[in-house]
Amino acid sequence: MNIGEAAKASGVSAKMIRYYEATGLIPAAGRTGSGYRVYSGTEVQMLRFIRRARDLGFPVEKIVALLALWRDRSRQSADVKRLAQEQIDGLEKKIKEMQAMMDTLQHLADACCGNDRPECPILVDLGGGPAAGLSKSKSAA
Amino acid sequence: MNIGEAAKASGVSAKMIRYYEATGLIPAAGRTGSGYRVYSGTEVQMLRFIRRARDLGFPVEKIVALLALWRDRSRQSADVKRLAQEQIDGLEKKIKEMQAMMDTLQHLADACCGNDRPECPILVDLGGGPAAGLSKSKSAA
DNA sequence: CTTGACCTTCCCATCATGGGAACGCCTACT
DNA sequence: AGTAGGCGTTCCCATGATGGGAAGGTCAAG
Repeated sequence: MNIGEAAKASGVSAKMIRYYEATGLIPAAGRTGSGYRVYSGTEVQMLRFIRRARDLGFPVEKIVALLALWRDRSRQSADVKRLAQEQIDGLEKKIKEMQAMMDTLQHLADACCGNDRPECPILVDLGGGPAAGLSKSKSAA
Repeated sequence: MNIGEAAKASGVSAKMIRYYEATGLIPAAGRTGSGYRVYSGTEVQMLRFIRRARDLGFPVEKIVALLALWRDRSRQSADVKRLAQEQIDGLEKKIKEMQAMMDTLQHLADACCGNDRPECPILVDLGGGPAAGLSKSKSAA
């Protein structure tokens, strides 16, 4: 199987397959006499694993560990679960951050008339915001 | 005011101030005879605007537009509101994506014993997952 | 034997940010 | 006045995962 076929079968682009190989996430594929990479079903399965893990937001660095556990038949499921929980915690943190941004923005947008007048609470917030303190306290030049 | 002081006063690192100048987000600062950048209160205010907008997740590209509206005294608040709404929509989309990832992961993690045994539904999902179809259908070599 | 689709490597860009080197400047203290 | 160390400058590199594209080799079908 060529890299293009492996890409279609795995859902990972040929570009990324080469990248994963270059960075050591996957072992170097075999080559034909003319230099073409060759893939077997096993390797496609590994690529699909990677793809799925990426879809769940795992960074490649963590996928290294996941792949190691996947291959290790004497693994302990606790190790897998811990990695998953770390990922869940990281996602939750980012979601909360973004939710806070969104809430603030929604609040500001709700207060903005959104008409042809220049007055805008959004710009007021951005410009003079909550962290003022540079106007008269110190010499500003 | 030197760049270091402007950085402290605005919450934007000196590194980023130079970057914003290089990319044209902010106009080039004045210079002393020896080449040091000089900042006034007005410029610090602009930097704080940028900082605040970044904290709300706006990409620098959008901040260009926000700054333009901020400076434009004949702006229409509808334009500001539209930018904010786009940002809200983008955040909402990303939050939903991450929430979906998190839900899936939580589901899998809940099903994993997390003990010293190798069996693990998380790895089963990643490895054989929902998109099977390479086992017997086509010649895999 | 040609054509077109595929492969190879290499370089560049993203987006915002930090690290660090090499070197110059400014201030305060001795 | 000299010097130390703290700050400034520019330039290069790295991140993380991905895509784009150029230049050139290969393969299979007509």
